[in-house]
Amino acid sequence: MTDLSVSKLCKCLGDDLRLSLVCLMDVQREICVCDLVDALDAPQSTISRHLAQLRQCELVVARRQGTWMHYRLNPELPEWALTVIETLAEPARAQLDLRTPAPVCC
Amino acid sequence: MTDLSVSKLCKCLGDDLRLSLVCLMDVQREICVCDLVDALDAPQSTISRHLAQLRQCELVVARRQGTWMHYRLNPELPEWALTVIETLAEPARAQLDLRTPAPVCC
DNA sequence: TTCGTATATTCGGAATTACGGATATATTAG
DNA sequence: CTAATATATCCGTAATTCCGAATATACGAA
Repeated sequence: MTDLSVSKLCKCLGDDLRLSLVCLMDVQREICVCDLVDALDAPQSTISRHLAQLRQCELVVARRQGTWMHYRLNPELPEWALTVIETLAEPARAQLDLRTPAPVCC
Repeated sequence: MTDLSVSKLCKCLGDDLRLSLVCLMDVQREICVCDLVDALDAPQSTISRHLAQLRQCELVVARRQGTWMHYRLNPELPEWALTVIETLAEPARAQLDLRTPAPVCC
């Protein structure tokens, strides 16, 4: 029941790195930062910054487990947002050629 | 059958003005620039610039009729893009409170 | 406590995007 | 031809976004 705006969602998804993060959470259900850093190769600070942005838009929620942070899509997302993500996930995975990461940690 | 990338589509929709343009084309099927300028109040050059961007991403196509230009969603959009637009259109219209413009010209 | 690992944030600069007035172009009417 | 209208593009500037190294923080182990 977030008050996510349509244009904010789109802006979040309008960047290859953030789109990749969302796609990975869409397949994995829950994934920790080290696996995300491993899967997309970008500096840790960059990944973390984009994750913060996704959190701030409430597209994503985090759960701490010890030193690790596990991220997943916000289960409270409005229906239309979920539909959009579901629709985009497959073509996006193909375009970004995301390899499903073998969990390295946890 | 455009080769539109997912993140490019999202970037286009990630701006209130462009999102409004797309929504108006989604209800109207075809709409001319003067009606767009009339509906959204923004300077004509701003509208035109955003339309050019939508055209360049091939999200939208234009047809000239005399001095008027009529815009509509690109009928060649891939299925997933259409689904996304259809899904977003309704919540977007509500959020942006777009009044369906009474055609002033044509 | 200190150390090491995981993650987040800060910060300055680069790159991109947005704005809108002014101007250019295209088309029709006369 | 000229005038008028519709739309597109130019251009300088402002605003936003992005980057990644450096640093800070949070936690568990010893």
